[in-house]
Amino acid sequence: MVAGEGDTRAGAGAEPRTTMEDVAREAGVSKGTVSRVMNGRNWVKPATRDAVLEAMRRTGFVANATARSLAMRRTDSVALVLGAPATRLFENPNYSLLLQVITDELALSDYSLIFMSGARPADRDRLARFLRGGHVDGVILLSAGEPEVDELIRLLQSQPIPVMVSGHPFPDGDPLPFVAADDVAGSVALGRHFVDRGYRRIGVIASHLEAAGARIRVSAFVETVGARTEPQWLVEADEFSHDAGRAAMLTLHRRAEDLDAVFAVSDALAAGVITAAGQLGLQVPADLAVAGFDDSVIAGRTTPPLTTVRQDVGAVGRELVRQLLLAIGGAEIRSIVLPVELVIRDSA
Amino acid sequence: MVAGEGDTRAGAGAEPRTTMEDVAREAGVSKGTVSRVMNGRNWVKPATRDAVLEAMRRTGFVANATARSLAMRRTDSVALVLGAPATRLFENPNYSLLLQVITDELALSDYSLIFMSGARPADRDRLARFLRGGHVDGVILLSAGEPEVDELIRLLQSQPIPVMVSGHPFPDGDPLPFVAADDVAGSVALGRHFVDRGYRRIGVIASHLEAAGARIRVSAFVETVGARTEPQWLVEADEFSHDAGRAAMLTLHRRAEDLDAVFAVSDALAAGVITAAGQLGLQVPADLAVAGFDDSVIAGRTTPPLTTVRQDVGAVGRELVRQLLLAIGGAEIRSIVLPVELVIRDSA
DNA sequence: CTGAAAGCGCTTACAG
DNA sequence: CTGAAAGCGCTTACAG
Repeated sequence: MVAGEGDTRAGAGAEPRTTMEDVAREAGVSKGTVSRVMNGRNWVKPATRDAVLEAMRRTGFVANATARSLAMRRTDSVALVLGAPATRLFENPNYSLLLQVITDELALSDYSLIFMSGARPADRDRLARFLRGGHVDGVILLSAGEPEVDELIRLLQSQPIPVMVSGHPFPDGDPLPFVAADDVAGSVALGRHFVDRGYRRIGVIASHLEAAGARIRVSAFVETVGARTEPQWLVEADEFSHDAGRAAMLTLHRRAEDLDAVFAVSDALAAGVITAAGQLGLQVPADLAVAGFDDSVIAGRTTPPLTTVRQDVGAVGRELVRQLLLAIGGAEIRSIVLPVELVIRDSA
Repeated sequence: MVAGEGDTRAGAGAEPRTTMEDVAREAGVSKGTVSRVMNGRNWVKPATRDAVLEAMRRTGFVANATARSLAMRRTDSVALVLGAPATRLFENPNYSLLLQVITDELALSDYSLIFMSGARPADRDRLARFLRGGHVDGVILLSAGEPEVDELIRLLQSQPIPVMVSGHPFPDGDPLPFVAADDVAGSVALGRHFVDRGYRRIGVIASHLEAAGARIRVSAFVETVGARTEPQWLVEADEFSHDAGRAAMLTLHRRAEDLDAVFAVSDALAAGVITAAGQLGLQVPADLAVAGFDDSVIAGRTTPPLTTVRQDVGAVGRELVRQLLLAIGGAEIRSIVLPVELVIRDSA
């Protein structure tokens, strides 16, 4: 009823949001006190506390995020930077899941996720300015390990905000902290399984071998099965898709007709291998054993269902967020490698 | 050299970012002048302008986004709300593309995208508080038209920030402005094509019929082909996937052995239909014509390639952003229906 | 326990 | 053309 009323300046139709000032007036206290009941620290006498809460309810007050950020020097938001085009990344259903899990986990701590592309040079320029602009408190980098990501990594290293990388560890040294599933252990387990089953002529179908993740899987597997595979039995598919897997298998079959097993570095590829086997008149696993990697949704849907390596994508997402928030809080940042699980189904 | 130096309070290791104050001092002008050269309005004498720019370069100054937002009462960011779980939405590759396009288009205007889940009740509570908190200037709702989205729509309607809905128009009235491809025209065109080709026993494979989009496609198509289809020749697949399409086709074949054509409401489903046809020993299109919808990447990769309806996903994304930014600027908001194109390949 | 005041880092009339 | 000052809406020592 005092000041600030009757104000009818232009204002593009936006009714003035209720502010802390309003709540304070309603409750008959100072802004400081309203602030104190909001963020719970410092003691406030129960009676005034209730009065303030009641005033907040009546006015439907929600604190302005921007003002809060400015005062507290934190944005309560983190950037999710994609190291590859979304269209490519989300071909792998595990990445959609990861996105979902990260969003949910951040929501639990009332953090927002700002989605950013980082694949192209122009994206990186924007990102650099964005980070300097103080838009976010931390960064999660989602990459499938493609080599162009190196530049992104250098950029992220050269700035002060905490960063957490999702995906495959770095071949040489650890430029940034990461969370990843244990690809080596997974490939070794799968290799042992192949050996145990007595397969002796083993093909390998990979894709994007320039990416650290795929390379690691292949090399760990190949080392494990030793002489049971040969260099020319490795075929690189165009992409991580069913069709690419099918095509690669046909190529592989032309090179070596009598393989008894194939390891594909992703489930989508493996599904394509099974399709190709059908076309070639080969029974899976009797004539040709097939294994994939990821245990994504498709693994359970092929006929026969796929033997594969399960990564706990949920755990990766949660750790990614947990570690990042800890780091934002000032804690030492740590890299984490999560265990994987060999899932034996009927295909191998 | 004057005030503000020697300040060594706790401060968790964060070196103080350079502020407008610093630039002003460097350039020997006031903060106001620095601000004026930054946002280009108002005249500044070229000489002082250059001095300021030089000072900005020397100090590597980038304006703090939060302070800017508070002063200007705008956040330069918009929320992308997903009406369905990311894992489900991104099964359709068109949605990854849409996400990419929206991000890019916003980047051109220096807006950020805040990614939010809106599928579950808890998400909606957060969203409501988020919007009241003034985190964003506008909202884009991505939905595949599932009915649970109604609540989300009510929520979005009852708040003052501009909203733009991607996807299918609303069956009754237009509660919110939207951008969508012309599903009706697409289905009609495809129906006519089937009629022209002389198909007389036409099956339909749909999915998620509770969603407006799918329903619209089916009904427009069915109306167009008239007596050439029958109610029991409509099968609903579990989801928009290759395997679900294959399974649905097998079901359909059991119900009616002598169909000569099938329309599937998405390319993924149609791809599955082709696979099933192979298993049933049917040649496509000689024994069974098959058409899809979306012209997503898979349409060109099937054997034979799919006849389908192309939606310009890029245009949808760009219009979505364009209209939203206009609305944020105060302009009248408009719904937009974008033309589609019948793409005739070999499958039908 | 609580109020008054200063501060977060910008923008923007208002004078000059 | 440019400076000084007030303001954006919060938080947080500092007194009391």
